[in-house]
Amino acid sequence: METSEEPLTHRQAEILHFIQSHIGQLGYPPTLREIARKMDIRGISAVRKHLDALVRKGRLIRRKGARALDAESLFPSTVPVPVLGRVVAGIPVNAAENRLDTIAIDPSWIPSGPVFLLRVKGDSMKQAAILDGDYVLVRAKETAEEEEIVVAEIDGETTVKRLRRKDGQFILAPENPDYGEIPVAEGSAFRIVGTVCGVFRPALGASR
Amino acid sequence: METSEEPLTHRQAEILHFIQSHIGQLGYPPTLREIARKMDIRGISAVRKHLDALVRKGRLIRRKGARALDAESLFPSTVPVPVLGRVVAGIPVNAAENRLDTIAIDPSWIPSGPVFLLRVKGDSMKQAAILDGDYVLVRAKETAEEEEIVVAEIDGETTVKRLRRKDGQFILAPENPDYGEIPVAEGSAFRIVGTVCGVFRPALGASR
DNA sequence: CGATAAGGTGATCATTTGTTCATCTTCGCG
DNA sequence: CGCGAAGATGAACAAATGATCACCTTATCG
Repeated sequence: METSEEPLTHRQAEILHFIQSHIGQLGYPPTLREIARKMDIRGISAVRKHLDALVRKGRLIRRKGARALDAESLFPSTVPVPVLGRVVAGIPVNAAENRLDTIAIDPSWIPSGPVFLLRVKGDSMKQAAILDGDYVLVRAKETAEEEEIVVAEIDGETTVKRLRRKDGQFILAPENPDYGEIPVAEGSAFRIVGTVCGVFRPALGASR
Repeated sequence: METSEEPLTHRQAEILHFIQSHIGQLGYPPTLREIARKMDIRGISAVRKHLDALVRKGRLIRRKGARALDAESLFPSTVPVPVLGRVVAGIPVNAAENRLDTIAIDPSWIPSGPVFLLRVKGDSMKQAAILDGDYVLVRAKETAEEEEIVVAEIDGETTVKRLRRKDGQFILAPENPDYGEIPVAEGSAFRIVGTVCGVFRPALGASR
């Protein structure tokens, strides 16, 4: 599902790089004349043609107005992921008002599709190397495979557990002998919120 | 060492927020008139005063030219952290050439001082919830306290272990009964590279 | 009461900025 | 050879943009 990467000429790559580095250093894109200056181009229309080519090749977005160049949003250097709440307490995942915070995460660490972060409370998943206070990266979806670690809502409570089948019915299994399995009874209000696809523990040790 | 946070008025905060969100959505800052439109201000000079106030309070950088606003570089939304190598193999930490990759990490997840990421090989720290393939966030420093999880170099090998004192000498203790302690002998080449202050496991489960 | 700061209106003006058009060179390709 | 693409030059021009000035309102503070 990748965008076809049309190859850039050497000059186009140079100009795109200058635009990106200008944004990175100053916080806003350069004007056509600023590009011309740095590229040792006397005329401004040559720059325009290069920008047109970059737009045509999908590497740049141009809008009306001065400095209206966008080279970042095509290939975001970071993805803002919402922190939706703490597990255990019931979380209305779709309610944007419940958003506690937003954390920037590198795109290479994020799977495709809608994701969010949850703060884990308790150590029921200790054996799976998920500790109290960890952030879990959750891919939001309504289904899951057996043996996957899921975020599920059961009887108004939301927990992180491993989804398992036992004696013909689903159970939510902790990864800690001190905790008991949670059977998914027939009549119970049960819903899979998503699958855990990442674990982040940013504050190991004491001092910050 | 924090910059003194001069408080913003409600209106100034609104305008700063609009500028930031404009940059986030379109990739470049708005013009004075675009700000005026969104804020329901008829004149442009009122906007200018607000920008002057934001600059004075250190929340914005302005330069000459259209859209020359920089609201990002004051408070970076992301910190590039180098991935320096895999543990176990000897890692010349100071050699920038050894940089495998760079990952963007949210500043709220990063302690002060120089940090880098290492990819963990093996499961000798399993009980400490650090698994094979995890990235550990390491604060580079030459000293550590007892009971801290450290990255240390001993006899040319680099490992992640818990620093402990036993029988009057330091040992590098694994968190897995299948592995043995590593005594730090008197004559051995031993060096603390840093302390582990974060664990990241981005690829839990199968599909990416 | 007067001073001051925050917020706003309205208009003028020089500059900057992007657009457009004509013309040129070089290079590879059929 | 002719053709087109990439790259560049130069100039004219309309629109957009920020700077600046004068003046207004509403609070707050001493």
